[in-house]
Amino acid sequence: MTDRNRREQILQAARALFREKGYHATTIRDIADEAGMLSGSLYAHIRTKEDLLFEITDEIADQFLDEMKAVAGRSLPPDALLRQGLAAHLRVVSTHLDAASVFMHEWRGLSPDRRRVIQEKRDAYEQMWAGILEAGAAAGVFRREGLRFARLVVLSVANWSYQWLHPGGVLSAEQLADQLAEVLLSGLLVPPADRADGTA
Amino acid sequence: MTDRNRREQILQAARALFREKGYHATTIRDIADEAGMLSGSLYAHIRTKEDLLFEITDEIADQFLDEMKAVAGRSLPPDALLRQGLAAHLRVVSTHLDAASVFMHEWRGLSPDRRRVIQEKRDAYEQMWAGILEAGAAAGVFRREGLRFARLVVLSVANWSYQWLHPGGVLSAEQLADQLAEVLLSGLLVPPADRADGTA
DNA sequence: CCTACCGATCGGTAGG
DNA sequence: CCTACCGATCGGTAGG
Repeated sequence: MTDRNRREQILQAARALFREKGYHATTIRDIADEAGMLSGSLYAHIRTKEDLLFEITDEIADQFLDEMKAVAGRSLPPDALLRQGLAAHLRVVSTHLDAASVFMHEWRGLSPDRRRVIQEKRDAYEQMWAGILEAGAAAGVFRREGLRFARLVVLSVANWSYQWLHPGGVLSAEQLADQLAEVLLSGLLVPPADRADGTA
Repeated sequence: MTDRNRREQILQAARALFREKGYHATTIRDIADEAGMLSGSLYAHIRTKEDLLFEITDEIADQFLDEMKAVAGRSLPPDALLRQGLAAHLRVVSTHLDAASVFMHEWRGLSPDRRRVIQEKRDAYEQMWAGILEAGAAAGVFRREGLRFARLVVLSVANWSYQWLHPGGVLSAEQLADQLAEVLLSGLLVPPADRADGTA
């Protein structure tokens, strides 16, 4: 097995363990065990435990950014961008559930410097969402009032998804995104004109 | 100072530290420091570190449940229940931000038995939300299709709020709830009939 | 990648 | 609530 493969194996073990037990509750011996070696041997492949955490979070942050950049670059109506942005997010989460959970949960374990790197990528990601919503409002498709709160709602749905998403589910990320986008776009209320009792 | 007060002081230190650094990264010495004593002395007041975590999470779980029970007991239109449920949730989070963050983040540190206790309360809480949405659909006020996803969206907004809510903010929990409920109820889209360009 | 180990720190206790 | 401490375990290293 190549060094690169071995390292990826270690990373994979760390992702699963950091997600399951948390970064601080996971020991270097847990990771070595899972990778089939002794704890001392791990240091032929890594420098520190924190390096593993950084590599995991930085890599998935880039994936979120790359996917969202691809979506934002399409010239599509705002509601289609919302659907596709949500689908992209859910796709990344469901195909990298361990890493996504670690990204959302364990960044506090990073040193201040590295935490800042991750925070900047997170900010950039949120700004791309803000851009999609702003463009929708500019086009007259999304409501202007409450746009700030709309952003909060969309980001909540995206950021919370790692908590309930199961990669083995019946619905695909795209199908889930469509359903969630429908709720976000149209709201919970039955339009007054359609109500059975005729109230408006 | 009474024993009860001293204990509450210790709990308060633990809440803040568990939120800031996480349960496993917080040492018994950190907590003792913050409470103004030595680590050994802490054990005159507590049995184990995990007891602190359980007490913190169990107490805030009860607060969420109590507040939501009070809301669900009111006979009000479904949309008003949604607003008030959201307001109740945000009020608990903003007045107990440390505990709410620990509740959302640190339950993995609990033993299986105690984790189950917390999980059950969390399930009960989610069921109360499901009840509010179901009643709204039964009354013909909320859309039937996608109700499952509407629940997911509402819970995402509620459960993610500890990440952005600042107790010192300009808007009250009630004002924030009103704005968020507006987005949830009416959606992001400008109604077709109202569009500037007349498209529908 | 293993053997053998290190200093530091952990949660917790005994005796006062 | 302090002094003084315990065994266990932590992340990491030296030498092969």
